Amino acid sequence: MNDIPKHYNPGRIESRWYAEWVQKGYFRSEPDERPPYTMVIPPPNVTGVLHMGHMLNNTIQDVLVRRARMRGYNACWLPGTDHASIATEAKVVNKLQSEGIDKKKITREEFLKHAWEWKEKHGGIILEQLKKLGASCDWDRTKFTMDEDLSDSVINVFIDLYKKGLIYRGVRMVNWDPKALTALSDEEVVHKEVQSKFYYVRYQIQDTDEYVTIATTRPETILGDTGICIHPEDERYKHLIGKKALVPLIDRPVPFILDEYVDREFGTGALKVTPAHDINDYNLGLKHNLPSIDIFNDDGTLNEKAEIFIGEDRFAARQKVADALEKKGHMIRVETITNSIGFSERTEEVIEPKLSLQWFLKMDALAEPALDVVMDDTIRFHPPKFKNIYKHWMENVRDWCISRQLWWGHRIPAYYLPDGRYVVAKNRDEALLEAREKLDPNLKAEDLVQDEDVVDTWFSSWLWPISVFDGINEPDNKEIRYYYPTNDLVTAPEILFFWVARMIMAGLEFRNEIPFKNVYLHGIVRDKEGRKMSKSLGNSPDPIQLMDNYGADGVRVGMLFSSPAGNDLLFDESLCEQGRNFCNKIWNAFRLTQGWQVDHNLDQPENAATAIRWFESNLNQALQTIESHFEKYRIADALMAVYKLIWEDFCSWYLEMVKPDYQKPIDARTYESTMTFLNQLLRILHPFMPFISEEIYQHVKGADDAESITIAPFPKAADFDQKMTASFAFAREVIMAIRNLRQEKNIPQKEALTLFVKKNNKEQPDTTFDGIVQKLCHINSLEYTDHKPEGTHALIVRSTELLIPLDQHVDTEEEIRNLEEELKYQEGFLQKIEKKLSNEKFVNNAPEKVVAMEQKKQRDAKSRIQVIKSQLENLKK
RNA sequence: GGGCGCUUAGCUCAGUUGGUUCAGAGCACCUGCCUUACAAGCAGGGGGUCACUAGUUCGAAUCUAGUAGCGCCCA
Repeated sequence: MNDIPKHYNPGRIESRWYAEWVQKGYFRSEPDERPPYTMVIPPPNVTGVLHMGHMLNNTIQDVLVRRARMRGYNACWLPGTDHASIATEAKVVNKLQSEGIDKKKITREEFLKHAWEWKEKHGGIILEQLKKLGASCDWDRTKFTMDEDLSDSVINVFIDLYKKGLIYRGVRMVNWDPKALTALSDEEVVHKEVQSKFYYVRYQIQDTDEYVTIATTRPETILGDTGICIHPEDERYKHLIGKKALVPLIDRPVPFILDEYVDREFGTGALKVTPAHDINDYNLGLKHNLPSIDIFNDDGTLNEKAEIFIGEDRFAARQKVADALEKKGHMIRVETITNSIGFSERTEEVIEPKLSLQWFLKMDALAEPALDVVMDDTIRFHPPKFKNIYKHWMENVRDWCISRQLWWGHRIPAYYLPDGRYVVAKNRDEALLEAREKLDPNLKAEDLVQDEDVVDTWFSSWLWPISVFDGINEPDNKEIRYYYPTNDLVTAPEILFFWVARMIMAGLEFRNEIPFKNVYLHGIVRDKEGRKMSKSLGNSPDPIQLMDNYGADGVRVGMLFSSPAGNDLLFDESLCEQGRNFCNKIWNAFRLTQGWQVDHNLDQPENAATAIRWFESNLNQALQTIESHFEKYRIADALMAVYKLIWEDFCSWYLEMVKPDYQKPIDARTYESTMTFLNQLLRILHPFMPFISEEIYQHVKGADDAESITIAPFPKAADFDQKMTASFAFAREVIMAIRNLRQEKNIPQKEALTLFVKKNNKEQPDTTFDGIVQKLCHINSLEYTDHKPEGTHALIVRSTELLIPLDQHVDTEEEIRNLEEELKYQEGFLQKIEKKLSNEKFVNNAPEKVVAMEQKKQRDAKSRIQVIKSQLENLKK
């Protein structure tokens, strides 16, 4: 028929169109008089590779931004990457190690040179991969968190907050990663339940032969014990008040303290207190003035303060201490318990609580307004259930430890004098000026030493929506004024606090304005058993391979199909297959229309005219549904509505209605209308499936249409003819009833049928779709009648009887059985309604509308019952 | 231990302020078709005590309380 291939082949088409779009600059954005639609990408790790989570995240963003672009907004989707301090530094350290280079033996400058080389080599791979997905970012605006202007923003903000008194330096218990040798924020620590040993150790009471037994999971920390805590009302230990216990192995005398913090039921009810190595003990120590003895080096080995086993790793030391306790008879017994241990999210190392001098950002004042704008829906979360979670966190927020003992990142702009005092300034020159003025007029530049640490990566990401438009350094520039606040942010709930909350704080603090209006939170991509996708499980498909197999359009659809907002997505490759099949369906609908011969002399058949009027109404109705889904950020539902509109309404119904007989030509008017519909459907589809929609659009677009679908206007929902859609709904029931009959009676489609239609209850026939019923059901004669002709089989649709002569196929007995069953159901139904209507309370209390509805149901049921009864009478004659 | 949320068809999920034949969708499943756009397809079909219990109400998947199971966050 034509030379269009039977199967859609996405490969070449996709890469060709993407190159074309970029070359024509369709994704470029510059401020102009149109309203802006702005979105910043959640920057992926610069050295990362695309995983399924990115696929979902960026597919959703692309749907939103493409739709906005087609709706006439000046759409700007700004891409970029994050320097990911700890992850990237870990990778570089490992790489250097494999080359025999030890980070400790090279200078900061040398290390950074290696790190930048690594970044140049691996950086941006992920952005290239996003292009394959079809992401319509403005690539000319690509940013990196360590670009010069973004770095300046970070430093300026640090100085600003320091001057406002919000940044301070202090000793705190931090989460220490002994492998990465850095502090971590609470959010970077993952707690896991693990099997541990619970050691029962006896401590001698000083100057007596008595002992007290204490249970601990970390016997090595007894070397840092400075007290023993008991409950003030614990009768078992009352006699010990005022005495001292001797720490085993080192015989350090430590006092007993009383505190209700102790759980008398847990362990032995006596608690060893190690203020330097446990957050709760630290607080107890503060309260009771116990000294802190830090027995660990930064790398987790014991230091000289431990007195014994100096230089041993903490885990080796644990065993050695246990052995020594055993040997000296101090070990009473060992149990197994399950407890929660913190691990570093990045290095998987067991976190060591450690006292350390760090930089902190005060959170209270920043958190308060950031909470308000979410609670009052100035910023809307989708789905809104995350408001609660956000609230809980914001009300219990703790100061943010922003320093990291790393080199890769933004170096803290604090400069120390030889005596330890310091100034915070933009650079060494300014620091010197300030230090001379305030601290010591004789100071020389070389006396100043800059802080060795960098700030937490999130301390740059929280500025992202501002800093990408240079709104920190140049608060009044044209771009920030045009693009900020951004419209939508699409991200995962797991970084709601790390990132989203802090961006809101930064927006309000530095621009006095929210950073975005809507936050769409999508779930985590899991495998179909619900497990998180991970490298170690090997359960994550390679996104690039998936796109090669199913096409980017197919994978996009597959991702979106089962991703209602906020729910985790149980990814199944068969969903991509479904997406690919959808492409093929659309492709073949197009193929069908291209096979038609258009005859300009042909009149338009009535059926086609009716079909066109119906589809027009149906299209507008569907558009309204789709718009409402988008407004509620129900992207999966919007896609499903598009899927059904195209597959069922357009392909299965409309095309079958207008399709000319085999090898017959089509009239020009019907052909034009069909092409117009297809054109509109492709536009509606485009945000979801950019490639196939462009490919076909190029064949069906008219002379006045935009040269690319990416910039073609998105169809607007118009009012629709409800009478038309209602007529069709009835015709559809008729068609399905007849098809069902054919199937049951095994009557092939080729065999033409005769149809008599008997309207009951004085209903007027609606003949709008009669011709179409004839066409789709292969009916050669349709007549209205007021009696049942001999030898016809009766079908009932609503209260209309469809009477079909069947000759050999008629089975009266069966028909009677079916009717009696239907009668029973209808009578039961009627009874239920009449019971309701005879209930005075219902009639009095229910809204009028509801009562009227029930009355209508009653009338309908009654008339149906009448029809069935009269049919039964006929049959039984 | 504290907080939040979930439980609807075999699976994944919709179901807005309680009321339309409200019990839905997609997939899966079953039956019949290689019918001339598409077997990556067409046509038809079955399937749920809305976790359980009690209550509020004329009326409950929807509201309240309790029970069971599951998940997430925090400690």
